[in-house]
Amino acid sequence: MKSKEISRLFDQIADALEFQGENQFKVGAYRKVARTLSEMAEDIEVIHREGRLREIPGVGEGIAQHITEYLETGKISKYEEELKKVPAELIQLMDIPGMGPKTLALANKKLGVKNLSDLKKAIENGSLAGIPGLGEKKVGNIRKGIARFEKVKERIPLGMALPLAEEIMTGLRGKFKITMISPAGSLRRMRETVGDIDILAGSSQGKKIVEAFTRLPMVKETLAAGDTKGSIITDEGLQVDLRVVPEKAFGAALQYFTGSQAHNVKLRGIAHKMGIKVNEYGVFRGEKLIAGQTEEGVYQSLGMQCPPPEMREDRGEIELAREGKIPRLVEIPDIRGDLHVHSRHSDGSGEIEEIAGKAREKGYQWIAICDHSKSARYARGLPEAEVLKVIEEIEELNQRLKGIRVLAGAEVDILPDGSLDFPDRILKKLDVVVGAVHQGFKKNVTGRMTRAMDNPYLKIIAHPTGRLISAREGYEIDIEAVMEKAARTGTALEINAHYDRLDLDDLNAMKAKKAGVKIAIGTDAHSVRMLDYMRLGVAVARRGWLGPEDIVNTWSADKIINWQKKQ
DNA sequence: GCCGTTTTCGGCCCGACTGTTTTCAGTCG
Repeated sequence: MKSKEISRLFDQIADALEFQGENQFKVGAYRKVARTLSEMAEDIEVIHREGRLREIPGVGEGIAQHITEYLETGKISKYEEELKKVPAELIQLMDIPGMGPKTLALANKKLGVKNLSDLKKAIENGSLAGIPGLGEKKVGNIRKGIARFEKVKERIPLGMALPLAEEIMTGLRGKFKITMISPAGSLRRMRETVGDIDILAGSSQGKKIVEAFTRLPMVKETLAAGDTKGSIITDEGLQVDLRVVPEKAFGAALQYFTGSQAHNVKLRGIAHKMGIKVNEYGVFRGEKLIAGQTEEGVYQSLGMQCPPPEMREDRGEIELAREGKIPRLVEIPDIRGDLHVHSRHSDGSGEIEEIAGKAREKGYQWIAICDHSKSARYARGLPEAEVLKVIEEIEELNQRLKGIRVLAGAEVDILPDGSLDFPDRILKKLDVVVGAVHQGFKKNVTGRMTRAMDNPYLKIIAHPTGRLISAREGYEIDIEAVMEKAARTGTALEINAHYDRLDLDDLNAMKAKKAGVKIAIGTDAHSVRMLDYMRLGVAVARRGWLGPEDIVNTWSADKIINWQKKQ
């Protein structure tokens, strides 16, 4: 995507300008457009061709020219100029925690620091600490910052961060009677990965709570500990920030620290024009507090609905909230069943009966067992005769079990020629057929998937892009073409809820809805415990602005079976 | 560099913590 590349260049221009002490709002202008471009669904070349560049928020005359130049010549002269003044190697040093543009400029000007090894030398021989304005402690912090910088700061998956946040909150609740405590930041917005964990508490005992926080068992290092704010590194190397605010300001603080930053900047801009100030202690008209106890109150005071945290990315939700048009998003209680679960018959670990029991416990009405098909040998895929036995087992279980219905499904491989791994005579016996590409990730995946959708038995495409958050980009695929075909054939696309997949992701889920495609959420659980990943899948759907009407999991078992049987 | 139901000029979100200041700058989120 060209918009991603342009976004990267703008970010680097922003870095270079910042280093040179350029006006922070000019820097911000580049950053804002970089962010918009990086998540834009529409093709930038189409926008350019239709003369609509200036309609992109934050794109004015100058930036429009840069974009045009890139699309016509493949480069941006402004970028080349800035890079000549400030080499990339130098810019990169700003990523060191504690090292901002000012400090770096000082080190560069006074000591000629040009790269990481220069910087290390300046620290070791004491010359950095000798610069006026810097001192031993500051240099000590930069030294620690370098250690973290070199460790390749990785973002951690939501599915790992959530339990850790819950553990920390439980630890604090055990020591204090805190009723108001919540995750904030990207964790509360349920982004697929988070860089750190933000936790907010409402209490008058800030200092004590921060102290207790820094003494929790998982704390390896304390970065900061004040009266209202603490910051620690866990033994796994993850940063956790805690803020404590008075109870009467909890709503305002929750709004504030949930972000996103872009959402808040826009919100505060609106408040400003209304003569209102919003900060983490409340909403103020002059000196007078007009809201702050609850988040709803904060938004209400600005004449808006309160958008769910998952929507707060400045993707148009503020405009909707002002018009009172925030959609009803899908919620966990809407989910009647899981559409992608493996049992011990292929590569899962649970007995079907055990899985059904857990599904009932979760309040589901049904659960679809979808073991692998025969070509998926690495996953102990089932030959036809075995599938028939599993179907029989499920029929017998359904006679016996109360309060839950098991659907006999399969995760059928989409083969290199686009055909399915089971013949129609098997497929027609199943309650739900999920198709998936498990091999040949670079071999005409778009063509194979669209051809597979010509088979009327195929109802769901599992993990449609094949990406793994920690490991790989995914298939070479034209996802728009897949969505278009899915809409035409009535095939659903999956949000795979495994924490390392979350595939489709939020933006693709949003795109799918616009294309008229239904979404199926499947945990891809290989053990009973993994059925809990449903909350991650629902989170992605909510981040994609999907409602219960978009999600197949909200249907009854009969409706799903009818869907499968109807060709 | 962008933007306009206050403005085509003069704003642009806002506060905590740290360290080095003797009243505040830099960094971070």
